Amino acid sequence: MDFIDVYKCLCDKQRLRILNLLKNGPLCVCHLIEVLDADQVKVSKQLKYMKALGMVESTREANWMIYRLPEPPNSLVVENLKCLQDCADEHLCFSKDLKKLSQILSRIDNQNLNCPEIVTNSHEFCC
Amino acid sequence: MDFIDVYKCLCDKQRLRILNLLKNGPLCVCHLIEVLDADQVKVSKQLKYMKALGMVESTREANWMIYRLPEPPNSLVVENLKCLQDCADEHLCFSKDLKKLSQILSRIDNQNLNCPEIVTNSHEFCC
DNA sequence: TTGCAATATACTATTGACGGAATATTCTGC
DNA sequence: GCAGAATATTCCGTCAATAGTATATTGCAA
Repeated sequence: MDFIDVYKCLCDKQRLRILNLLKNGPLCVCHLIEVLDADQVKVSKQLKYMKALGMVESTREANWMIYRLPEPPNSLVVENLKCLQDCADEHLCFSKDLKKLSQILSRIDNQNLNCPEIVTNSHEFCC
Repeated sequence: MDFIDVYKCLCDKQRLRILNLLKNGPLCVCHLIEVLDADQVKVSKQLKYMKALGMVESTREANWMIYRLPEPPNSLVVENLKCLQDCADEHLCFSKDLKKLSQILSRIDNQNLNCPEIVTNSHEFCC
């Protein structure tokens, strides 16, 4: 993965928000859509673009596609996502997204809704 | 200056190389062109684009336009330029550029060629 | 004022990314 | 096999960024 590819991925707000959400663990598309409150087709296209850049990976689990950051983590990506978190005060949406995600994930834990097997305990949120 | 604007600037190799060169102090366009071995018009357009994003500033000194990173430095930019330096082994061009620049600047110091008054002693190179 | 050096702009064509709408694919459960 | 859920793809129009070529602007020096 190339510097330029990383920055090409980071230079769009929705992609930044997606990376921010994936930072704590894999997620299926439906969660991303719900947190971002975004159009399914748009998110799917962004994910395809990000995958082409090598910024995310995906695996299928039954009906669901699980997206994750590649292992081992790219240090440039990690550093920039940290910056996002540090600047949370100026850019509220990123922390709001994480809060919303944690609510969704706990709802799943509690009620066992129709959702894929995600290792939800890898999601530790700062807020 | 916005996160997205920063990344929009970073996602092009020539712009990255320009920022890398400006990191140690202001430079006139002719030095950038010489180090990058690039077309004058292209560099001028890139600088205009970067200026519109708020990533560089410029002042005229006689015939020369001096470009610099804005003060105070943007921490996101600083961090990413540091990463560039840390990954010098994988991305040789950035350290090569700095080496080439230091040669040009010392040539000016020694021979007093037709070049603008740049505070060359603010340029401390790692290599 | 003329000429030259340094830099910027205008014009045009091309490419890449994005949005919207419709449709296709893949898997599951019946 | 069929219906439905989750996700992806295709088609098309638009806009932003890039490149190439030509030309304009600015300032200095003679």
